[in-house]
Amino acid sequence: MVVAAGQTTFREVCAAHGIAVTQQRQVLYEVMQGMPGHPSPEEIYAEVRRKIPAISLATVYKNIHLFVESGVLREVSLHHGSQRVEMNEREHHHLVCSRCKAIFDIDPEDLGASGLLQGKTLPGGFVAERYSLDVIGICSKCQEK
Amino acid sequence: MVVAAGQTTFREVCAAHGIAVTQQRQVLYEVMQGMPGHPSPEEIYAEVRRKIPAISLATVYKNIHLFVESGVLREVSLHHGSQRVEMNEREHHHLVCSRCKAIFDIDPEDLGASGLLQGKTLPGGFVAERYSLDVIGICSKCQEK
DNA sequence: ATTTCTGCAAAACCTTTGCAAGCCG
DNA sequence: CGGCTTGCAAAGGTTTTGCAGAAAT
Repeated sequence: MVVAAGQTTFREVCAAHGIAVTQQRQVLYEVMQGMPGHPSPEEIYAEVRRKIPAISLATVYKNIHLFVESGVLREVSLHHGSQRVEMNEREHHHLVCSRCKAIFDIDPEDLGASGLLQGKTLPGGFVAERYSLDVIGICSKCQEK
Repeated sequence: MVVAAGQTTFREVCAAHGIAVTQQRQVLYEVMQGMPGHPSPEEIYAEVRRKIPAISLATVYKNIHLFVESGVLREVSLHHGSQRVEMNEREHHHLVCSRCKAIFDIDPEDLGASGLLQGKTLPGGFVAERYSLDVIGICSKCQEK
């Protein structure tokens, strides 16, 4: 019954987004549903291979892109292409454009996010050093296009 | 007087972190202070080359690492090494370990961050789709070491 | 004098692309 | 069938590494 429910959902997802149903996509989708964390393409590949040994890594990448564009998956981090650093000492947050990957700084007050996390105890013995709030959206330049 | 102030600060920074002062590091530091955004290593390299044409990209990378470890620079995103995706539909945030890069999910209520950004108008005509709050720190496993 | 750093070149990733063969609708 | 998808192999981009010579303390 779990399998039947999963299949139905996946065909619905494909129909809703106008993408074709293939063996590979179906298995990819099911495998990812069983991976609760934040897997990398390689980790997904390794898992999918257990069901489709002949699948190619390129196919995994192509379909991850497709799923992200369709909204089936979300990217945990948007700027994985290359490292970005900053010297800005002032506390601030980021507006990140999901199209062009541009990053704009924004003050906490402009977000209504001042004083966040002060004196919070975190689960699992995690010790916080700082936090970073990214607002993901579309910048004005990309909206024009 | 700007130059003198910069040199003093940089020597102080090096002394404070116990790292050696070199030509390359000094110029790197000054150049980055003049780059307000979120530059990539390549962008920093291009800029530094204008002052030290013979500098190597490897040196830029090595010193960016050193500066990040020393706290002179901050990484804008911690998981740029490889893409990470998630299927988790539930609204949640992330605890990210700066040592081992592990990511843990956490509920907004556990952070006191529910209802953030609701009905906010952002500057520059930026249209928000979603937001992502990363708490950066050290996980319990890495604390043990 | 010793330790650390630099520059070079090669290697090690991670991701994308082009293309012929195959599958979906 | 016609178009989209797959697998392969090659290429592209980013980052790391090993090492000999140079610089720093």
